[in-house]
Amino acid sequence: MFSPDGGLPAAPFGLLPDGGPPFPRGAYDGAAAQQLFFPFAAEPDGGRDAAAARAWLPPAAGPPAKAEARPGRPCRQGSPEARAAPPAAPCCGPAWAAPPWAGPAPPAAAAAAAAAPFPSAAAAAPFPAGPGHGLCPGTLQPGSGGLASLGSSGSSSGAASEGGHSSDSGDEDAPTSEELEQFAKDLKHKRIMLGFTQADVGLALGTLYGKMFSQTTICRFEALQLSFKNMCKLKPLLQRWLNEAENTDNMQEMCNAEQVLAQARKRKRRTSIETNVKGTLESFFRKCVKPSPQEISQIAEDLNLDKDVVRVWFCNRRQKGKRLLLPFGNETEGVMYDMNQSLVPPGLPIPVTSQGYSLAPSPPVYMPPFHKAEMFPQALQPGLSMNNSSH
DNA sequence: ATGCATGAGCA
DNA sequence: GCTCATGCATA
Repeated sequence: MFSPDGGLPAAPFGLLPDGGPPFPRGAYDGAAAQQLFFPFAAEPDGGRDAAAARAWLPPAAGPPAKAEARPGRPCRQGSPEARAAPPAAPCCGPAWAAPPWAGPAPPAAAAAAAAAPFPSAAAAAPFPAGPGHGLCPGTLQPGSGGLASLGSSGSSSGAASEGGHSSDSGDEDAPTSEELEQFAKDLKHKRIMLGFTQADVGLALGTLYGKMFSQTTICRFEALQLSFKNMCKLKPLLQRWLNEAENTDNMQEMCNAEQVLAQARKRKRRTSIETNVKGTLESFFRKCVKPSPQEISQIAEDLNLDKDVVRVWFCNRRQKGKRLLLPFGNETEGVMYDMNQSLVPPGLPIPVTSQGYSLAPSPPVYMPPFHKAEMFPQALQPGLSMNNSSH
């Protein structure tokens, strides 16, 4: 019947064909009970969300100054003077501007944005927090946010501190998704005009505000691939950078790449999962976005993958799923993906992310309950090329 | 630009 | 063990 790898039922990625409500109700604030067809045991994952605000990176620890060739880049390597911006609390917990998919959002805000290096944020939980996506069978998660965890936060950590303001104005306070989107475009455009690379910007943030970011993060910001909360947090910094960049000629200093701090820490070699294997994983994911440890082990065994690789793959896949359903982009407005619901609203336009990833794959495939055996067909082709080996 | 990995914070 | 933020490494 259904073999994961074999003809992949191009089902919505990660979307469970559950007959549930087709639409994402407003951000799913409520309980999105999720019915799953999977045999997997439901894992009551508490919907928690972690605010994973991490500690500020030490000024010195930065990405290896890997500069890309850039035409006329205004800045050059300079002295490694360190920036001394004191680490500040990460900001923001702005609320959504009340996009259709999101519930009403309180304008919270970090007004300080522009002022302090790190605007403090509002801890307000704008969104229905909800991480815990109930994924597998039977999990009921109240408040699952389809969005990338926006409101989730809950936490402590870096996230916000407090705040909440009420402003409406826009930018610094509680940017709306439109504003963020516009800003991202602006940033990209101006950055390019000014001759900076994404890496330069990330570096400059470190120089200017003490918190360095990688090219990846800047890239994702511009592509609106970060969670709303994350976008809000970074926006003030980038906004400031942009202002500086536009009005300063000393940008060089901002771009001083620190000496490559060799992050000597050995990082596991990146595993390269073969396409077909990836397809199989996708199939499993469609059936269950959050397999239990046992299931992970089983999958790993069947695919000849390391259990951790499989676990991480699922984690990343879930994260990607959320990211992909970004609210940004009016095009996808209203279309939200909720890990709990895992379904694509029928009839809605196929959401396509900036990466062109189509969220609405194919006709929903009904997945009847099946036995574990069906879940793990033996015909799994173990194909994997782990460059990794040791290390 | 994006896939896989790491780590903090949390439950 | 998960989410989330973030980054190295790579396509």
